[in-house]
Amino acid sequence: MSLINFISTLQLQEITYPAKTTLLLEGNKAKFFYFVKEGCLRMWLNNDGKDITTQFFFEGSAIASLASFLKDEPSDYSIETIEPCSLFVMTKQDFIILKKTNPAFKIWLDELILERFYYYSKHLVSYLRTKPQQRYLDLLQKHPEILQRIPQHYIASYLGITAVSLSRIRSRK
Amino acid sequence: MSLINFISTLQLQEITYPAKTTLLLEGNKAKFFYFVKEGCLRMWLNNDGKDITTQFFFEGSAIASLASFLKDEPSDYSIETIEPCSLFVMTKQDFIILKKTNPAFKIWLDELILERFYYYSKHLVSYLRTKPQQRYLDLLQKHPEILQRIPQHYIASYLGITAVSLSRIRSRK
DNA sequence: CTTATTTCTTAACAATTGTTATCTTACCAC
DNA sequence: GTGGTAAGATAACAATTGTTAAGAAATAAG
Repeated sequence: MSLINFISTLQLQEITYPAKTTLLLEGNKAKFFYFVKEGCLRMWLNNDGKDITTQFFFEGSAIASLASFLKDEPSDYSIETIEPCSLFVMTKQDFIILKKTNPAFKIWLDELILERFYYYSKHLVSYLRTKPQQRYLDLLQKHPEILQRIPQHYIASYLGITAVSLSRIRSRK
Repeated sequence: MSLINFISTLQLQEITYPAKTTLLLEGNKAKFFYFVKEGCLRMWLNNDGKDITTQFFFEGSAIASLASFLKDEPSDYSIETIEPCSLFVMTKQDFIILKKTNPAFKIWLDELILERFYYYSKHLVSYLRTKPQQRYLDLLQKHPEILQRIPQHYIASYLGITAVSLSRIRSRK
């Protein structure tokens, strides 16, 4: 069952947030699990005052600080809307109940963790395998929507470089 | 229950391998799940003839190409002993049966996937957060055993740099 | 012990990125 | 519209890394 179909069976509350709204701040425990109906968001963390974006989320994806949510620990990451967003919101209580009582949800959750695991694995390998310039070109080819919808300095930190360096790479091409 | 205690209840076959033995070659499907009794191993992948080490494994840890094992797909990684190793070996058949019939094993496996997920997440963030020199110093502080037991060129590729650059970083300190 | 292989270091140069700063452009709020 | 903020481009210089090569040191094999 697709995520969207599954979500629709849960009758979750839908909430709209303006752009640049923080949904979870680094250091706090995650209380909500979100599903993106419309808009895009980013997960990021603070590093000596500079923020580093670790992941982007678009329509159709689930977003939460999984580690914080599953272990009930303070989150290493913040979650913030980039564009105005329309999200389905699941409370932690609902999440815990669903996980225990709904086998389909448990299967879906296990799959999500595994997928996120693959995602990090692939992303990590791209760092070991390629240089920033190649990572940019790969991103351009595989996810052009990111380049079009997301401000460049977020993309730069996602690629592991400065905004200045990304601008240079773009002009070199 | 600790991994070691749990393993001992399974009565797995113990096999000894010499150093530099390949247990799984990139492109093949993982058929075995290993538990390290003695020695150390590495997971690596080929990149245009150069090999990139992605993870080290020591006594007490479980090692397998999880993605390949769980999805029955060709592995993106190779697994190789670094030192002579004494390993407990679980066949895929045993694995599948245990996963279905032994709740404790399923719980342990879910935990392993989650831990591996955390590991990749942390490792990835260290790439976004720090430069090679700092990553080396962090590794030196957190896992000095790696620096002592593992050849430097493996560590270099694990840190995302060349062996030459690692040697330079070490001499700078 | 001797030889061969592997591992590690060092050097020189090219290429890339980081840093700082300035400037232009785009966008939002009033 | 106007002012203010954010985003992006560019330049100059410093610092780091990659590449190639050569040699020393350590390890393994016979």
